[in-house]
Amino acid sequence: MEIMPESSACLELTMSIPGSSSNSSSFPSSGEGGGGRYNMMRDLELDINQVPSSGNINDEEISMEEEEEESSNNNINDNINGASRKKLRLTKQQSFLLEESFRQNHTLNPKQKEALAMQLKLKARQVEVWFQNRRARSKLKQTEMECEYLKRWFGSLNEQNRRLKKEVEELRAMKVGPPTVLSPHSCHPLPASTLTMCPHCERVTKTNVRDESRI
DNA sequence: GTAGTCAAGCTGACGC
DNA sequence: GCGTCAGCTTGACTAC
Repeated sequence: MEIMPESSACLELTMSIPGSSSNSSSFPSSGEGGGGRYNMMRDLELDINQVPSSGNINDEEISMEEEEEESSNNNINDNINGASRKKLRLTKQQSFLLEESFRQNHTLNPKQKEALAMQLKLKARQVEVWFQNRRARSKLKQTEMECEYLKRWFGSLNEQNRRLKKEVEELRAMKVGPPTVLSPHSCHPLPASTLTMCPHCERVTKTNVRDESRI
């Protein structure tokens, strides 16, 4: 039961970056193995979500309101130099663009990640983490949906089972005799009373062959 | 106060 | 060895 379509098409992010430098590539998404790798990342986390003073921000993409939101985020993250880490909140615009990218492709290659990170003024690592978490969330959602579906199915099967058991008990109570009628098709003996399933109510109904023949 | 959300940290596995 | 992933955990923040 595959719910989410996996696009095999590669997402191509095109953008124009006036006067962009190569500073984005300086972020080591990984470098050293083991613990050192993450110590470095912890250090780099300190200036998370900081926006360069010389803004190359696209006016069409980020409104005044969002810029305020973004600056408030930066205020929060200016505080990061302390011991406790501060939570980054993505702006509406950032979330929207990330969602759009995710909708097109659930994974990013390094180029796409870099481009998206620059576009969103985030670090490539943040984009990568967002996609990882997003994939996890969609998988969780899908699992929950499947669980709900299976629960409903189990309930209906239970109900059907209950009905059938009841029918069996009713039939046993009737103590119908052994088959005495031959099938006109196969010449095999038929029970005097046969069971048919009502297509409308899905109830098993008893049909007496001899009664039927009288009709 | 606490349960829920979510970005980020961490680890082990995998492919190249 | 490196990059990336899934899975799990942590901690800041929010809504109630």
